[in-house]
Amino acid sequence: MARVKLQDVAKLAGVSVTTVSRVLNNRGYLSKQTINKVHQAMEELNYRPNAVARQLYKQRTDLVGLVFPTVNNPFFGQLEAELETRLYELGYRVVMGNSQNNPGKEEQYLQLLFNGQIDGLIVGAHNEGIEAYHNTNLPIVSIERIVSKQIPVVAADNYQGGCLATQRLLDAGCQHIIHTNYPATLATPNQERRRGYEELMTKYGREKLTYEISFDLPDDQKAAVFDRLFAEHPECDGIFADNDTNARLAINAAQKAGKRVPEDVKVIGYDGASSTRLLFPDLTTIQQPIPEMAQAAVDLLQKRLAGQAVESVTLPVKLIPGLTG
Amino acid sequence: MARVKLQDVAKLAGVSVTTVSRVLNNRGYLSKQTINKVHQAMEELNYRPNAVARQLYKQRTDLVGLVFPTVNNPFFGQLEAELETRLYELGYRVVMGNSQNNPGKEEQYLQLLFNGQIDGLIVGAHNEGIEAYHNTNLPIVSIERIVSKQIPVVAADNYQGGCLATQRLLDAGCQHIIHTNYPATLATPNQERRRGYEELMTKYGREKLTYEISFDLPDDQKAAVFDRLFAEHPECDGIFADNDTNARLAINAAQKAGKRVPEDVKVIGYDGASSTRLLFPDLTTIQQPIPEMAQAAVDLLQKRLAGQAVESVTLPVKLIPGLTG
DNA sequence: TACTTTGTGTCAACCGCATGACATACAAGA
DNA sequence: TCTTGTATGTCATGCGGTTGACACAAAGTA
Repeated sequence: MARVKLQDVAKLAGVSVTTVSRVLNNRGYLSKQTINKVHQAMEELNYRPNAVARQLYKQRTDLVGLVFPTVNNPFFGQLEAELETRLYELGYRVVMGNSQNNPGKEEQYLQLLFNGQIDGLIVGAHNEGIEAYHNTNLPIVSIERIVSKQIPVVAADNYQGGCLATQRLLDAGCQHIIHTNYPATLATPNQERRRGYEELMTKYGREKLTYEISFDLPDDQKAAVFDRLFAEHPECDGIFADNDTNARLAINAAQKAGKRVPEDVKVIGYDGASSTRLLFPDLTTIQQPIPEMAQAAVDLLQKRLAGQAVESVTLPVKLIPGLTG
Repeated sequence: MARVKLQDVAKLAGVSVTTVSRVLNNRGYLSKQTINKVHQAMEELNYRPNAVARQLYKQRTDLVGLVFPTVNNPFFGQLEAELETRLYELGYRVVMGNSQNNPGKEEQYLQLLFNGQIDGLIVGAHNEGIEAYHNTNLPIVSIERIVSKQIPVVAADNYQGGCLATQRLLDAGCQHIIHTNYPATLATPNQERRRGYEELMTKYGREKLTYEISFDLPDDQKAAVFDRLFAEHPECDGIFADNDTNARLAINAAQKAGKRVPEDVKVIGYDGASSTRLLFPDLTTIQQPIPEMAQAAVDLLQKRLAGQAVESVTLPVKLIPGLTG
């Protein structure tokens, strides 16, 4: 059973292929009668226009790639869901790529763009030194990652977030606040959180200390970092974690070390994704405006696809008070 | 700057288009010299073969659709991440569709299959009455959902899960155990959990009661159901929730109603996804073997794509003891 | 009547690549 | 010398749909 094609429809309807195509694309002059005949024939044959053939001619696939470390994470999960919803409504379908633990993968997804297999790309992955990004006018938008000068970034106000969290811990009387973040070598707006933290610590005359935890580490190794943290710094009475799952690990480690949260150690997380809020509502955290970030990224991508110049966007964050810090 | 195509490469390399195609696809006889010439020309022009043109000829896109309610959920997030990882290694890219709160969407994604835009589909969405599923030999696999007789299902052993959870609550001395599940009208293997619960309750001479909670409900409305539950049944001392987020909501509602967990009410959840375990490690839950389920689904889909007949698969679940029940 | 609008057909080219058929040329081996 | 293998080229066709150019006829309008 070979695929039904335009020809078959045309033959059954007793019209020319061109006419069927006209009906399909609503071009030129058409009588109600032929329109009906054609529709009837399409129905009878259960005709579906071949999308790939159309894509070849149109030079667009209406597919957008999303490349993030992993969708199995409250923040990226929510972000990608929000992105998909919005892109769907604009007529785009979404190709999902999880680049975590596979350095080549991000570049592979980038190739889809050069292949013509996708029209645009939204990236939040953080593999460094991918040459192909350094091209002007690529229809790419990044979220919370700096990939190249030519690519606009959507970010929440990380500096503000760093200040909010640190200030709250200071106000609560914490003397020895430790921060966790990505390795400083990684170019991400995330580092601004660290800057906020460090500036405030300096201003208050406190010693600043950041433990670096790579995002791609397996959970048990991340947990080990926190165990080490409390072993090396038993005086620590405040933790500003760079994301909510790390905050959770910090709390686990603190309790394991015989400390009460928040009495002995206060912990503040980061992200405030919906499923984290649901599962761990007591966590004090800095919430990123995930729906707005998704919207901004989609807006930028649309403009980019239309060939317009765009600027990076920064959105405000919000402190959500909880019981942990 | 029009796209570089085969012709351009051929011209620069001083060979015929056919020869370039031969190099690209490694067909026929080729001298090292021409291979080098061609590669050099491709490099110089930064040539990328057009994927869509290839797809049109090959009649395949190496794209697989994933349609689930939402990726913004610990269970589906992990599942889709596992699926993507495995499919990627087989050379497939993944199109993600979140069908929650949009009944037409699932069918739209199904159309991609008939369009020729994707080669196969893995579905876990639960919109009912989609005609197009009732077609034989479609390259579709479903996970934890019954969509039609012809489509193989990958499921965890829900009956076993229902029994494990109920038995644990009974053993702990609970007298009034309430279960939550999807509406009974929804055809999903999920209903087997209910069967396990009900059979055991009957066997022990207890009254069985299931509160029906649609998955698509917003969280606050789900929470309201649990508030109602404790209002209507203050005697309730055990909850077997059909997923972990509902378990969390049950715990919240219980505490709001002045009950201690687990002293007054014991709560057991379902799913045991990795991020849930991380954020809420104290929750007692029935864990589904998500990686194995993903693997099974991919295996089935591969066979299906190869035109082989396949059988549904059921995998065992595991009780993870925690502090809540 | 002459002109315009409407409705449909034919034909060809194109989107970019793959491939089969066939021809040609040169080398090595029987 | 005749075959066989190696190395390319030309040509045409197909994948399925879109589009422009052009022709032609019928109906409406000036």
